[in-house]
Amino acid sequence: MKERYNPHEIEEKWQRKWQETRIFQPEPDEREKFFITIPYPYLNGNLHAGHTRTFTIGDVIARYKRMLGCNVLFPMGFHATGTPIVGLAEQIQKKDPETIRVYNQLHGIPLDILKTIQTPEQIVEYFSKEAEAAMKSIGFSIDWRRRFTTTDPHYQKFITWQFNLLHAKDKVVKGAHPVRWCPNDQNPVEDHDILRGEDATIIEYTLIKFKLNDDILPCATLRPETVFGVTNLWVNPKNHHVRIKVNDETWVVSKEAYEKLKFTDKKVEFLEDADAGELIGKKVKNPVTDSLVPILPASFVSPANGSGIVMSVPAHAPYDYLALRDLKGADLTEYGITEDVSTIQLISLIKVPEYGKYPAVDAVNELKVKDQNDPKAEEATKFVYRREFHGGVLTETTGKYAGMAVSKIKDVLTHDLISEGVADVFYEFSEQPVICRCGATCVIKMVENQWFLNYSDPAWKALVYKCLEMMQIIPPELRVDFENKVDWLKDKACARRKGLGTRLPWDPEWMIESLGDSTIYMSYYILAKYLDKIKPEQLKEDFFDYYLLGKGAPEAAASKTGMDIDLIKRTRKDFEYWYPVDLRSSGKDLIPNHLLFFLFHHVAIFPEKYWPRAIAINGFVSLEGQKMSKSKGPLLTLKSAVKEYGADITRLYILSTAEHVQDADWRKADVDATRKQVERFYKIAYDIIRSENAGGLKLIDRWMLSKLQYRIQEATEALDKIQTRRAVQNAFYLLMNDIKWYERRGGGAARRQILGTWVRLMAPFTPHICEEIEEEMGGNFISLAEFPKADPALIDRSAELAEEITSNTLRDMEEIIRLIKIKPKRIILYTSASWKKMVLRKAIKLKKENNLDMKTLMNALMSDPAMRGQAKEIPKFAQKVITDIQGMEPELMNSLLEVEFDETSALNEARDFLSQAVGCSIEIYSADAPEYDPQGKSRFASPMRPAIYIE
RNA sequence: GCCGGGAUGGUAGAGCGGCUUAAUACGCCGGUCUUAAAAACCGGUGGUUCUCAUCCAGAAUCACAUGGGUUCGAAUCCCAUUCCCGGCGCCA
Repeated sequence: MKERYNPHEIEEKWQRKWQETRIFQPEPDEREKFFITIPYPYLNGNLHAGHTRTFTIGDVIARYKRMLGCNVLFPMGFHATGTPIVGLAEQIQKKDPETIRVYNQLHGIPLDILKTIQTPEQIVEYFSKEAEAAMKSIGFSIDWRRRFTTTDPHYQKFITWQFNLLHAKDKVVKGAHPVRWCPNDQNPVEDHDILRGEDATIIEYTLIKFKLNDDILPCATLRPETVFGVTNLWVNPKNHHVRIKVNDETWVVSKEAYEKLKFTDKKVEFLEDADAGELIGKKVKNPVTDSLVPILPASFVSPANGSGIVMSVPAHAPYDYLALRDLKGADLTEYGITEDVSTIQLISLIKVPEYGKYPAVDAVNELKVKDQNDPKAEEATKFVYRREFHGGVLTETTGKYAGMAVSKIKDVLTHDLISEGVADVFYEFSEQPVICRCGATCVIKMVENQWFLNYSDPAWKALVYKCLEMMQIIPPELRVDFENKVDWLKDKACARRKGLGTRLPWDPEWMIESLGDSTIYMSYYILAKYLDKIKPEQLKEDFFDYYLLGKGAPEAAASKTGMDIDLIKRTRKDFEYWYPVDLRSSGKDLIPNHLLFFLFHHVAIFPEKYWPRAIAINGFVSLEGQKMSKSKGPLLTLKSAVKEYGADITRLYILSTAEHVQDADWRKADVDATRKQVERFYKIAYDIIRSENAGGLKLIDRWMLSKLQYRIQEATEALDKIQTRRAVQNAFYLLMNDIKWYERRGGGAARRQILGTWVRLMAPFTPHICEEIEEEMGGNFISLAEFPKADPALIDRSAELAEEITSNTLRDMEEIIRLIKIKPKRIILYTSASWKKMVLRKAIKLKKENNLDMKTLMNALMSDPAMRGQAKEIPKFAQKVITDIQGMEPELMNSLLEVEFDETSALNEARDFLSQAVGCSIEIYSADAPEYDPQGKSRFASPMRPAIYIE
């Protein structure tokens, strides 16, 4: 150990030693095992501060558990399947300037190297090496023998087995799903392909088929229940309509709707143009109620929305009511309408507490909306919609649906109407238009014959709920989140046409989507260290069935695969030892996707005893308040952070700056402060190791040891809950403050003991510097040492009280000196008279009995003959004590009550220190019998607060 | 729009019914040390009003997004509003 702290030198030294001695390469043994995994990183860039946080938290837990005596398996792999790496390769090949800039400047790749990573394979190779080096440089205790990449042939066999199994269990089914589609590029568009409308989501409308003779007039709605209240349809006479063939039916829709329908899964054929005039005035049949309603003209109907034909529910839709009102007195004879439309009777179908029978009418009146072109109509619509959705209940008008909540009806009703053949589903963007980078307007296209993981299956979900119930979710508040997300999860398309990955074994035109192939790979780590002895083609179904499920006989698997039978048996034994995953620790972005799929696949494939035990979540990392971005910057790579600060400082900072799901902000000024603190830690250790160990334990040593126990307790509790910030606060910063006081007070005898414990307490967070110090103290690998346990026997409440009174007294003396602005020659301290202590104790007792008031206290005191002597002074003091106690910590109360504590001797023990601190001599007397008290100050002394007289 | 999370001092961030005029850290101010600087160490660090000044100043009052409420008592619980952040999927 050198005098000056050189992080890089120390860190390289210990990383080398760890590697040479293979202390992080566990094998099954008799100890309790702990299997921790972190989602492997995706290899389209270098590891950044976000990874640093997630992985460091994992490493701290791995190291902590190891020090608690667990056999810890902490493996790591790399994720390469999917499209982004392929996309990146294309960009690099094209020499796209933005890509070159981002990867050169943000990811720190030298230009000459960037030129050599042109293909997806080269990219994977390069970034996996960089990532491994980065993770080693920050000191993660990973077992690198188990490393793999998801594009490895061995891994593909594993995925093949998994998907065959899911297919056999009917977990993978065929279906169709809507995607954002660019008709010009003939391709689905991803977020970064979109020029405008990036926030648009796909909304599912219900299309209700009104009948006009043989034609169908479909009306798109988000509120299919309102079909029961339709009084008419709306058509905008200005719009261009067409008559088209949709499957076997003839539809009339707006021209724009026809364009959109072409991309759905329906067969669409143009027949002829249709004039709005030929529609208006006709009567159509409501397919749900069978009533006949007229088609009327309205200007608010947009051809781009839905089908361009709108059903009118004036009782519940302000626009409809307004449009109807606007027609009052209008001459509609040109459409052949002679009746007075204002006599049309509104039909109410929802009862809602805030409104009367016709909510739309109430809302229009309330907001004083003029007509259908008034912007306030939009607002009224929102109000009605929100209130009806949340508090509305369907009335008798809706027949068998009466009594149902509006918020629950949509799915049920849509489903019923579709099965009756009177409705359909129609997808629409939430925002329009959505423009592709090529300039074309995007549409929604149904991708057909798509493979899905049918996560919506209630039976499957039930197992996941059960699994969640048995799991620990950290922090616990997120449990609800997980449950909600499981509830909302729909079927997920699990195959696609392009990208890296494994082909669907039974339909090889499709590539297995990259989130689907990352669900049970934790089990693959156990096998991964044996792969050098196995050829990919040997990894047949029989092998995986035995290895992962214990199915079949190892002999059969051996003869089928040609693998060594002992090896087969061993892999299964290893699996049985290590599985399940004890903790999966991850960033919060993976909750609604990966972590959910992780659970779904585990419950589908493994028996209950192999289901995951715990998930821990952490937040993101920003840079100086700015959100990090891999593709736009700013970006801080793990490599550059370690290069600048060293591993331990980087680790300590990222762990201590935020807790759990909170986002951490990386701020240079704060990292610099952390650096100083770590340097100080090093210096304190260096000095202590070189100092003499003086004499027996004094009061201050006992105080320090006592404090230490609290810090251990807190840090342990925090680590058990994966609260790294709290753990670091206690194990490092607060303890450092204690030690500063201890040193200032001239503590010595416990120094080595304290340091020995401190180093072990800090080892999970800053392992390198701790190894270095431990080595200097003559210890072995601290990474394998035992984590400190709080020893209740070392908790010394009288020492704590002694320090409390010492520091109180010092602070008071300094305060007075400052106030009177003289240089003191002599200070006399008077500790409290003993009767005051008795008053205080009595008061505390009463307080604990919840019985503290002036009268009770006085009665109790005056009944004691010993108190009679002070009868005059007691009431005033008792009054003060009562108020003081209100704000007293229960801990201190207990100590004052239970601990025999002599203030005079405590202050005497601290006298040299106090006298040095104020720069003059100090005398200490008890107020019971002061030898010198010229101004009678001793009567001001109260317990824990000596009186002070300064000359 | 819907769902979830949040809003605390100059900053980050604890606290989540009475210890809170608000932990801890950073920043800032003052001091010790030093030839000097840095480092280190020590101390201070919301507003207003009144009283007082060698007893640790005292008291009142307003401050934890805004406005209401519950309570003997609210940063903490409830309601409403405003603003921020994330998710709303085929993207890892």
